[in-house]
Amino acid sequence: MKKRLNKELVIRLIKYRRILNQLKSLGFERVFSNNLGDAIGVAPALVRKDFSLLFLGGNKRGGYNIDYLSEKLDAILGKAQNQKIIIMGMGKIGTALAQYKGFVQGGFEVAAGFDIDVSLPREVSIPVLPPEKMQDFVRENNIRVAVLTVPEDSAALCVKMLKEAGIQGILNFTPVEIKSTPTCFVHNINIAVEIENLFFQVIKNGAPPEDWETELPDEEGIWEEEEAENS
Amino acid sequence: MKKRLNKELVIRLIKYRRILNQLKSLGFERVFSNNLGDAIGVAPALVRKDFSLLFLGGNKRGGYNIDYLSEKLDAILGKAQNQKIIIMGMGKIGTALAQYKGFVQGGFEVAAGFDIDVSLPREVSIPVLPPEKMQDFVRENNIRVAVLTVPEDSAALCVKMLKEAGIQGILNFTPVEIKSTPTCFVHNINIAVEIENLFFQVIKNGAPPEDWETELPDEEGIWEEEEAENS
DNA sequence: ATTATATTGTGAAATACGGAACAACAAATG
DNA sequence: CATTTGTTGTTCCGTATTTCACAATATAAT
Repeated sequence: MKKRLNKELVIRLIKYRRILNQLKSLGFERVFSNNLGDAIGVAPALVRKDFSLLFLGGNKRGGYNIDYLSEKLDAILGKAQNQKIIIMGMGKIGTALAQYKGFVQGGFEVAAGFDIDVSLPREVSIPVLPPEKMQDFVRENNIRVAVLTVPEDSAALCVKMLKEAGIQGILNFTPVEIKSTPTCFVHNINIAVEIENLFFQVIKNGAPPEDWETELPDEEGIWEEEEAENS
Repeated sequence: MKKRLNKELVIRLIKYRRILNQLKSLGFERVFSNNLGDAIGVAPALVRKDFSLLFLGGNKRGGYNIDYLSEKLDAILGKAQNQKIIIMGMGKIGTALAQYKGFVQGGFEVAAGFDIDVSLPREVSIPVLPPEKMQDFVRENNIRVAVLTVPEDSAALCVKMLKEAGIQGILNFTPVEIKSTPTCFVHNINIAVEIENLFFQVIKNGAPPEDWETELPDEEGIWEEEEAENS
């Protein structure tokens, strides 16, 4: 039987590791599934199942050993230490991300930013280069992941350039939906859509999180009755 | 009756509407399920199913009428015009978001930003106020949605304040995982986790440089290729 | 008018995924 | 040592969601 390591699971693993490191630095040695579940917002059973799936064992009464888990997660996820990324588009958001402390804490280093206008004052410590230099930079520094924060109009072209340069992962903040390819994994974050989604959830009443029900225009709907129980 | 609109579906609907508006402004009148599917990165069948579920009909050969779809989606999603939001934490990212053009295009208005340090030069056109004034501001201006861009340490406290002020939706850029409640819907965007995830996908995909060796119990073949996918 | 063709609409199958329940068992207790 | 207790490991189950496959059918072509 083949288990599939789906994207959500990977994200959970990354979050587990985050929490484990925090706990470790606080001097804890053991942790229970419900602690981890609370911390990352999932059910304890799911935590156990995740670990079970990965053959990460705990102690039948003493919970999980933090060092052990942390080590194993590093082995599974890879230690993302001193990984270099670039930022394509040094506008407001790109510049802000260039100084984002979470990158340093996460073991990432922003190696350079690229922008058409190199002369703008940005007060960043990384080099800001023109886009033409991106491809060489990527190859010379063996960059594999890029953050895309250019204006919507330039998005498609930049993606093309990034892919040609050999970039294998893109975090896209552009409103343009970019598709992953076998050689380039893309994650789209569409801030305006997120906000719009929030407003939808909010407007349509008090906003239950996962379980959400909406009434459609009655004229259209011949909805069958279905009373829902709220968890 | 009530039909369950899950979060992913809502997001797709929002994206459909986005695309439809763009097509409309380009002068198109009709659109096919595969066009929309391509545009937002899902299968055509899913597009049809979504519309079918919402009783949005197309033409057996002529595709869907853009104006009609767009209208109906507005009715379902609500026209999010001139909705006001606030930004909690006017650091680099918060300040950048305060000027984010996508908000204006999406019909959102950043009404104010809040930060402990009001005196920093930020070159933004919105008022920047101290956190103590947030609750009054929210009540007086009937704000329902907030963006959270404070340092990790302050996150929990700020969430408490926001919830007490009556905020019903939070877009959280903090690394702290915040849970939704029945009265407050939260969406977490953890940039460092996203980057880490990208690195994992990239490394998994091949050409591992250094220490990346899967030394997991490979007996069963845990890793099965996951097709690249957008979010 | 007839035929061809493209596209929708949808029931059924496939998948994925989390939750609940509970047996197994290590540690604690006395 | 026996008993209690608490936590893991795992199986089963229900359900939500996506894809498949194809019938239905509107439009176009001749």
